[in-house]
Amino acid sequence: MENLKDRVTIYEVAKASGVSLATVSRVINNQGNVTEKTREKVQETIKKLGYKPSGLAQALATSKSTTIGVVIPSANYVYISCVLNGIAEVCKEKGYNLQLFSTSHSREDAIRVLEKVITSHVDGAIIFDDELDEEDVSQLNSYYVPTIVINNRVEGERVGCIVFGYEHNLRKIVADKLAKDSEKTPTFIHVHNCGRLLARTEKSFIEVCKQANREYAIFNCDDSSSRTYDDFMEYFKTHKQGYFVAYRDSIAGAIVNAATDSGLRVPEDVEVLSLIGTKYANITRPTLTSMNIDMVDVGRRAMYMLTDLAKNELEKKTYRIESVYVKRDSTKE
Amino acid sequence: MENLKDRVTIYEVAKASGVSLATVSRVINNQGNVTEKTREKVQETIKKLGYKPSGLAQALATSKSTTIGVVIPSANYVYISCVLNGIAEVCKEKGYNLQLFSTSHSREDAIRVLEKVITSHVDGAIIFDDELDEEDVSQLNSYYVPTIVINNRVEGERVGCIVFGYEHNLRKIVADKLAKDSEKTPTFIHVHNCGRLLARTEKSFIEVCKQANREYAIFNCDDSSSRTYDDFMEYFKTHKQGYFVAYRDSIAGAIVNAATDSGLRVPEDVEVLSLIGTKYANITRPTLTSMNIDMVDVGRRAMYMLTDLAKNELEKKTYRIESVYVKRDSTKE
DNA sequence: TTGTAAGCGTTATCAG
DNA sequence: CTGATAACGCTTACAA
Repeated sequence: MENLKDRVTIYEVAKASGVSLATVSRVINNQGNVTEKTREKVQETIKKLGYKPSGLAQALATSKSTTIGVVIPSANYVYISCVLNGIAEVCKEKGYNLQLFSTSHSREDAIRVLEKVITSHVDGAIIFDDELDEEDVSQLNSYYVPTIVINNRVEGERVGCIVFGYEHNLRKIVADKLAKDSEKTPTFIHVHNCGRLLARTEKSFIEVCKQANREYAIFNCDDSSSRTYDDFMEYFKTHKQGYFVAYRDSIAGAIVNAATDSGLRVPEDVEVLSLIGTKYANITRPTLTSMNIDMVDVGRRAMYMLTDLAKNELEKKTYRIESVYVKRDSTKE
Repeated sequence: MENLKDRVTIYEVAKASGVSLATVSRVINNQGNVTEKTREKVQETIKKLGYKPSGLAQALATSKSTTIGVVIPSANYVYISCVLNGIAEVCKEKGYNLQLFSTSHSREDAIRVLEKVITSHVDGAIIFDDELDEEDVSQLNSYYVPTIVINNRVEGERVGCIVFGYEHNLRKIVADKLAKDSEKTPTFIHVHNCGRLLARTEKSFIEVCKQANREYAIFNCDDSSSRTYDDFMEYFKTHKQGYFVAYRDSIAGAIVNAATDSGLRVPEDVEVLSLIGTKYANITRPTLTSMNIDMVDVGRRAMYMLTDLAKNELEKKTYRIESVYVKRDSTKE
C-alpha cells in the first residue's frame, strides 16, 4: 500500500504561491508573523491544490504524535467497548488521535503488543488488559510513555491507575446473604482465563464462605452466554437451587434464563448476582441484580488522567472507583 | 507531551556497534547482505540499548504507515463494536496498526473526521458511518487512500463496499405477516437520526403496508432502550396489540418487556421483529425474532477487501451480505 | 558485505 | 515579516 506518494507537499504549496516553506508552515500552524496578504495567498493555493499536511512528518519534526495508544483485550464485551467509547470521546475533545491495540488472551501476546505501542510513538497510553503486570508497564514507562492502567494497581513515575472497588462490596453482600440464607449453595461462576478481576472476586467470595463456615461451589464455564445457558440447563436437571455470583451480565443472564426455562423460580429458588453490570441487566426478565461501575466514565477519566499525567499535573495517581450495588429482581435483596 | 525525545536512535545503535546506519537498518529489517557476525553484534547492542525503531520515521521514509483508519459512529452499539472487533482481528493478523476515528452524529463532524484520516496518512480506511455519502468518500479517494465503505453503496477507483441485504428480506417477511394477520397494527419504530439503514428499512416497511392496503403506524422513540421501555409502558396502557419492527435488539427488547410487564402476551398480542440481531436476541424472554448479519465477519471481510484493494486485486468491489431471518419467540412465525 | 548520502515532509532556528 | 537551512529518525540507491 503506497498512498503517501503523489500527494501535494508543503514544498509545492510554497512554490505555487511564491513563498518559502517556512512561510507556508507558519500559515498552516496559525503562527503570527505573516502578512494578511501572504497568508491569504498561501491559503488560497492550499485550497486550490488540496494540500493536507502530513501528520507523519509533523510528528517527526515536532516529536509529538498527538496520538494515544489504547490497549484492550480483543474480547467483545460491552463493558470494554464502553471504556473505549469514553476514551474516544475525550480523545476527540482534546484533539488526540487514538490508536487501538488489541491483545489476545495471553501475556506473551500482550507484551508483543506493548512493543508495538512503543514503536508507534504514541504520546501516551491507556492499558486495560489484565494480562499485563507492573513489570510490563514499567517497560513502557522506560520509553517515556505516560501510561494509565485500568483495573490494576501500578505505580511508577509516569504511571497512573484506576482501580475498581469490587471486592469489599462483594464481601459485604455475600456475607449478608449467607447470614440470612442457609439454604442456597453459594456458587461462584469461574470463567476460564478471564483475568485478574475475576480472580480477585473469586478469592473474596471463597474467603467469605469460609469465614461463614459455609459449603460453597465453583462452577467452571466457558466465556460464552449460550454455552453457559446449555451448561445450566443441564445443571438444573439435578440442582434445584443456588446463589450464583457471575462475572458479567450475559453469563448471569444465561443462568437466570436457564433457571426460568427449567421451571425454577428466580429469585425464590435461584438467585443470581452479576458482577459487572451493563445496560443489559435491565433487559433480562427478571432483571439482574448487579454491581455497577460506569465504564464510559472510567474511559473518560482515564483519558483525563493521562493528559494531566503528561503535563505532570496528576496529583492523585491512583483513582479508585467503587462499584455500586444495584438490587434488581434476580436476588431477594 | 514529549516522549519521542531521549529515545535511543538508530544512529546511536550504529555508533555503539561500530557500523553504519545502513547496516543497522538492514538488521532491523531482516534484510540479507549482513554477515552473521555483524548482525549478532548489532542485535546485541540493540538489546543492550533497548532500541526500538521509530514507526513514525519508518513510515515517513518508506511512504507506508502500515496503519489503517477506521471511521465509526461514537454510538455504543453492540453491532458496531462487533464490526470493529472483526477489523481489529484481521489488522493484527496482517500486521497493520489501527487508528480509530469516531464521528458524532453529524455530517459536518464526519467530514472533519475524514480530514483527519487524510492527514493521518493511513494506508487504507474502512468507513462504517451513515453520515458520509459518496462525495465525501471520493474526497478521501482523491488522496489515494484505498477505502472500504460498509453499509453504503459507493463506487470509485480505490473504493469497495459491503452492503447489507435487509430490505428485500424485510419486505418479504412483513408482506407474509400482513397476509396472514389482519388484526395487529403494523408499526415501525422510528429512531431519530439513526441513519440510512433505518431509513431504507422504514421505507420498505411503508411500501409493503401500502401495497397490502393496510393501515400502519410509525412510532417515534429515542435511541435508548430504557426510555423506549417507558414510552411503551405508557403506550400499552391504551394499545393492546401490535406488530412492531424495531431497529436493534435493545429497542426490540424494551418493547417485549414493556408488553410483558403490561400484562400483554408475546407473541399472541404483541409481536416484535428486531432488525439488527445480536447475541442479546437470545437473552430476552421471550427471545427476539431478528434478522441477523454476522457483524464480526463484516469487519473481517472489510479488512480483507481493503488489503486486496490496496494491492489492486479486489475483483468484486461490491460485496453484498444478506441478512438471515431467525425466527425466535417474539413473533408467531 | 558495508558505508555514504540523498531523500521522506515537516518544524524551528537563525539571519536578513 | 520572510527565507535558508539544519534537524527529526529512518530507508535506500549507489559506491566502495
